[in-house]
Amino acid sequence: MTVRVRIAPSPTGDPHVGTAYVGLFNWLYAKKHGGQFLLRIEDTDQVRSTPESERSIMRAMKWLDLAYDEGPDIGGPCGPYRQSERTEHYRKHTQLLLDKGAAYRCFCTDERLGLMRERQKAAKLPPGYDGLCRSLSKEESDRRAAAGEKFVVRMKIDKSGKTIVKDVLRGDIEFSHVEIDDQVLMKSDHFPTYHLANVVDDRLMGITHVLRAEEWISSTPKHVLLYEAFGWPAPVFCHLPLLRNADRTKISKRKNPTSLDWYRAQGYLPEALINFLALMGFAPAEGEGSEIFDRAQLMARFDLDKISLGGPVFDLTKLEWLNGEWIRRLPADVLAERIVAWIANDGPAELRASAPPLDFVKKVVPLIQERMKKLSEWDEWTDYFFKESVVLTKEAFRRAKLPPPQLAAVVTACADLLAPHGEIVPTRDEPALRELAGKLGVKVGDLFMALRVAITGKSATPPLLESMALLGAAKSVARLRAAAKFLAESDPGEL
RNA sequence: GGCCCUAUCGUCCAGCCUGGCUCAGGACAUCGCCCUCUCAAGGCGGAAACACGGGUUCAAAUCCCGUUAGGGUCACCA
Repeated sequence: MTVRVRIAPSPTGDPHVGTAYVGLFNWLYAKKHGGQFLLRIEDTDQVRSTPESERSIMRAMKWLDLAYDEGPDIGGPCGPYRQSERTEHYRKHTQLLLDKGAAYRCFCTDERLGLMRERQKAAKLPPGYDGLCRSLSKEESDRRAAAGEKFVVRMKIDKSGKTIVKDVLRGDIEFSHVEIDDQVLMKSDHFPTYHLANVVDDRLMGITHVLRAEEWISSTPKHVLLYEAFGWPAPVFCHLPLLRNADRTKISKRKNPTSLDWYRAQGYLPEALINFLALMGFAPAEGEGSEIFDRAQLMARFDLDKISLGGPVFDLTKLEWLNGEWIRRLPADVLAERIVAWIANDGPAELRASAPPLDFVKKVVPLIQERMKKLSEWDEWTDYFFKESVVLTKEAFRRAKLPPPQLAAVVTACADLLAPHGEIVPTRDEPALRELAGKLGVKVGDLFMALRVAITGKSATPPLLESMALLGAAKSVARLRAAAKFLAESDPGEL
């Protein structure tokens, strides 16, 4: 039997990091076993589903390279892959359940249901449908439906039994039927609920393994009962732990960035996000060595029983580190291309408007590659290359630890030394500047700090001489002169 | 609250199934040192955990029970 798994997001907002997490494990499992990975859009909530959300989900899956074998945009043998286009299947299967007596129409109004819940709450009874419409005769049910009365279809649960859910990671989980509500299967708009659509589609699409989030565990007995009612074998269930906020609640928008679009806009590499998500679930390394893994390595090491069950706290700090690792591992030219593409597609508007040319980015990349943790840091590391002049502050010069008049003299001396050259040559000019520091009686570090601030406006930058070389001798010298002027006009007592 | 799931350093993960080799290993973060024109990167080192209580056993992080804690779920949302 070939493995068929799926990811079934509902298109009701930004593409969620949890979708990527569950998607990754499904993808790994499918590919490891030579099976298929499908994307099914669960848009049965007519109020909240949007086409934009669906598009952004598919775009995010492509960004992460979690390629699906079948899906709404590429089709496949079990289509359509959008539940809103499969209503005939659900209608037919609901009728089947009705005919078998495994489900019944419920004509209760929202008002009555609301009242019922209030009373249950007041009486401290477990909430759930009270079963009023269970006893309706077939004749009455048919008559009222035919008369156009609004109804939903509910699952008829035999309250005396119990159902065992077999979970790959947790073993048998037992649920007594008294805890299982007569779940709505078909809403009054004749769209199915998740429970029905999910079971029918998984069956019709030949899904063999359901790897989904842990939050589904408590509704799984309903699904198992549905498979039984239809007379179908149930797929293998495997519930994945939920990603958590720092306070250990289920990961949420308010407490964590959850949108995959945000990660892309921040300049995280898809390779790094995937690597990170994998690390949240299992340990590919068996304890030793590197934690950097590409797709092929993950696939080779992945297995369902290696998934750890504790809900992992989503730790952005570690993701940043991993992203830096991946950035450093990229060939310099590739990084340059990624940066240019990121600016063009995801960069802030101002940056897009004055996007640097690829060949210049390629020259800058060697200076920043090991410093950069995210592509979005491009601008803060390199802005001084693109400005006509740099903003100088006394605050920035303070790290050179010399009074302004002396600083001015040092900067001027450096400018004089470099001015005759048409270009800056680090191997020649750096030793010359060191020697100059000795002659002037200042520390080498202080001299370079003074230059650094004069050239870039800040005290933490990529390598100085290389930066000046790229900037060009003329601009460099001009900035030194400007700095000397600024310093000469500063309060002489200022440290 | 009922039901269900989970429980090793601040965080992620290993060890647990097949008890002893573990006064528990790796990674991120953190602290210190080295390297160094800054910032990084890199190297070296430090601090840091088996939730608690009972069993079982010659021996338990590892097996069993309970407690506690955290989480999920109880919709005509998925």
